[in-house]
Amino acid sequence: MVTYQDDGWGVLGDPTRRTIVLQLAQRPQAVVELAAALPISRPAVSQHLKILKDSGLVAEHAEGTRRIYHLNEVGLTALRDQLDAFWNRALSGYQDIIDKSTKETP
Amino acid sequence: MVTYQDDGWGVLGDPTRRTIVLQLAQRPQAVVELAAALPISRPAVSQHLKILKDSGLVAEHAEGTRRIYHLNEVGLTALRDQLDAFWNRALSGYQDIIDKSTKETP
DNA sequence: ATGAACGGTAAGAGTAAACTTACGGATGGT
DNA sequence: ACCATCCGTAAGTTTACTCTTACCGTTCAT
Repeated sequence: MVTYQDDGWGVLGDPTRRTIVLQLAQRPQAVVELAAALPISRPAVSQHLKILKDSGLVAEHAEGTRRIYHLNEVGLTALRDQLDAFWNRALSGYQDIIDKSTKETP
Repeated sequence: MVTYQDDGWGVLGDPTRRTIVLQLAQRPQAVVELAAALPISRPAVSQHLKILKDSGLVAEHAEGTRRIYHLNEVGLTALRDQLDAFWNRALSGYQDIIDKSTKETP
């Protein structure tokens, strides 16, 4: 009863789309490259990319006949903030661990 | 092709389950109470609770005929850590904002 | 100009998730 | 003992997501 458009969770609920995001985190890539790294057809990748683009998580630009997709920082951080808001509410009873993200990545 | 059992995202991908978690964050509640606050039938709530319980996000204990559900801190933080791992990888190109969670909740 | 590579979209099939109603078991009160 | 409340599960329906194949437009090279 709730399309993934309605909330941010659903967009990344699909493991293929998460894989695409992680792929693009390494470097911007064309559709053909993404499809080669995935076990699904190229049109299926295009459909996932459309969803990711519509939700503002990725963007693309043309390079010849290729469309180079890359992450959209604004959309990604916005979604992460949205999820953080959920976690803060969900874990409000356990205040201690909310700040566990003081990870100074050594 | 991926049941929500396979990963943590799917479990909270359903907005009803997120609402249940937020409800339980306020206080432990019986099934009947949760169902009263939701637009779906009581059995549907039971089914969601089963999924949440199987994934370790909630637990319950009996009180007379009632089953009082409450959050499971261990499972919740484990899932949040899992999501954090994704975000760290996805946003690794934007190191600055990864530590934005230095929020000392004023 | 012709052909090839790239990619978006339409149409349709298959599958899984989420809901409902119906039923049965367990506990507690009278 | 009997009835009411609470709740889990089974069965079945509906919805919507994901995928595939097929087709078409665009861009570049020869």
